[in-house]
Amino acid sequence: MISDQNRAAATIEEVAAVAGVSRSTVSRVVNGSTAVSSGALEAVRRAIEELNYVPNRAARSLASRSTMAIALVVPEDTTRLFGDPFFASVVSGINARISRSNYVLNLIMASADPGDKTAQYVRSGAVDGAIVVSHHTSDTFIDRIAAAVPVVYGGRPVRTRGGDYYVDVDNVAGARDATAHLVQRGCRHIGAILGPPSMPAGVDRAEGYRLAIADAGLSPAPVARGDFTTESGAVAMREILATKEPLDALFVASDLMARGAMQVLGAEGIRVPDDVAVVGFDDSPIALTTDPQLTTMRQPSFAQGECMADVLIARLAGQSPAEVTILDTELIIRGSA
Amino acid sequence: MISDQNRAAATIEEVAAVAGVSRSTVSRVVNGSTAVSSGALEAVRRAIEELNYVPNRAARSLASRSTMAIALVVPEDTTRLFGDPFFASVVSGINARISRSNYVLNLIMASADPGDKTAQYVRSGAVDGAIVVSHHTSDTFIDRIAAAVPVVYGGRPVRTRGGDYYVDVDNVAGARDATAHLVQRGCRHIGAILGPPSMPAGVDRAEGYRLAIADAGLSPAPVARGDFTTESGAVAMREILATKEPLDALFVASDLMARGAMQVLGAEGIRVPDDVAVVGFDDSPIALTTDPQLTTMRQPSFAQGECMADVLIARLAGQSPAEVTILDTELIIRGSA
DNA sequence: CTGAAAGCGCTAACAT
DNA sequence: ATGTTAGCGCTTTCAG
Repeated sequence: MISDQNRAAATIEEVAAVAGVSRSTVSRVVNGSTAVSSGALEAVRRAIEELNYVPNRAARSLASRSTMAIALVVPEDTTRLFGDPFFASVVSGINARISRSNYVLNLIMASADPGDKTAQYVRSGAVDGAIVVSHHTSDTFIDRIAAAVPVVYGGRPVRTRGGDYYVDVDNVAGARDATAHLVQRGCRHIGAILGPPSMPAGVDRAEGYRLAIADAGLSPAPVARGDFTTESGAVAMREILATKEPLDALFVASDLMARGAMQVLGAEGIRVPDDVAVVGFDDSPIALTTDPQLTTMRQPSFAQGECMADVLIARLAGQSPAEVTILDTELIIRGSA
Repeated sequence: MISDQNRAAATIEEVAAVAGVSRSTVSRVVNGSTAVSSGALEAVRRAIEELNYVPNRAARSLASRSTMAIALVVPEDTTRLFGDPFFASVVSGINARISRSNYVLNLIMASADPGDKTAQYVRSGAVDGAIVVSHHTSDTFIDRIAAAVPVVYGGRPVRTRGGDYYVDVDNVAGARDATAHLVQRGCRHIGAILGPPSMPAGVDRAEGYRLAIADAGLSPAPVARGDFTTESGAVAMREILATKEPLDALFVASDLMARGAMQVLGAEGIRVPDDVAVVGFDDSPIALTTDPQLTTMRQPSFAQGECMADVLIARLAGQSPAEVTILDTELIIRGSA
């Protein structure tokens, strides 16, 4: 077996010996201190190269009280994490920003956390800070994490106490604009499939829808709720159709739900957009797979991820970034409305 | 701000003081040693509770030379990691097994690794071992990881030196059986869309296909290659059709590629399975979304993940699990063949 | 610019 | 059963 696993890793002491300097000097060059003579610097570099030296993280973090690691906590089961394209782009954005920094990213899947392992991990000093995406009301362990290290949330946290840092998209304005597009199109009976009231995104998009309806002076049309998944969208659609009330347009609070709704519409022989125009929210990849393609509100997920990482890194650097950042959405007009 | 971030975390020393015992005794109860009197045990427990004590990971790992952490390194970009359902279930399986252990899992996305951060991380003693899924020929940093800690691979590693631990599915037998199913169906002109020769799964499934064709004494039919993605399947399908050679069945080395192929077939007005029978590989969720639903070879991805974690944990515990584990596949017959 | 010395918080022999 | 004593490998004053 071609392996170094037996040979113990080189220590700073050994590097110092080979370079003919003290531990401190080695530490200085490793940490990029300028106060090192070029001679010493060169000798140390050679020794590091020769011994294939990598500083021991535990020792370093013990002495410096910093880990240069950031946790990305996802309180979702793997099905959800991997099933929803939204996570893919948020995580990409976070990862992209962290890659450009000196931090490493630890993705932690913390759906059902029996022994409170995730919180324990964070509280044990394993990371300097945490990014939390998809925060649910029931996730109490997040509070314990937030009590231990700086946290940045994706989306407005469930219960905002002062001092919470988060990056969100303008869900109210987005939903309002999306619905307004339906109004401009000449629709008069604009129903909605909204998200869960337990999630801020659900609440805010519902608010935006209501504002737009009020703006237009329209009378109420049937509304149902889902949980952002395709299946729940289909169920909600059937509920709405069952009311038999007039309907010529639909604002749907997520693309996944819009897909579910359109499947039901199609099965019922109701044409989109001729009979019912539909506009979704997210501009996820699946918006391109519906027939017709989905008109939807684009959410800058990748940018949101990058921004979250940015804010956390700034906080860890002792800076004072804005507590809340709101990103704009953009209406993408395709075939469905 | 309701926070403990200012208040320094309690140390073992403080717990010992409150409990009226020595550091060692506290350490013993934390680590579950039996040699502690029930009185001391109770006192320590109370002190831990009171001070909300969580052992410092860095200190612990420095002293014990073990981190109780396992890295899951995925040498893929996020698009691929989140786009391919195969990863979702492998990761689920790994996560499930690790959750049941005392280890924590660190998912590390290591697509383009500029500064060799991932290898450095592992070599810095941050984890006790690593699980590597999706190993490409070009991923040389994996070698540096394997030189530093025990590694278990998902799928046969690109270059097997002795001493490599891996968990794979029986790709040769699977592809052979899948193709044999086509033969049994009465097909005589069985083409194939195979995977990339740079990946063992690509090579092995190609081998299985060839064996089945030989078994049946069939003459060669058109073959093309993709890279396991939907798009590449579509491209390969067009290549095959362009040959104008007779074709009544197709073995496709991944469900994603099969989907791409079926889209092209549909666009050309070629009926599945009447004109061309199609069998895929993976039994990913998308096999249920094609029309007709895809007949495919089920790969036990979740079990594979669990097994990989299992093998690594055994190695870390000083046991000697089997170096290679091969899991069986199972033909799932649906509408496409 | 460089070295010596003192820990960081914990585990692990070694005594008792 | 429990306390004492050394470190683990590194950063960080503090002298010089």
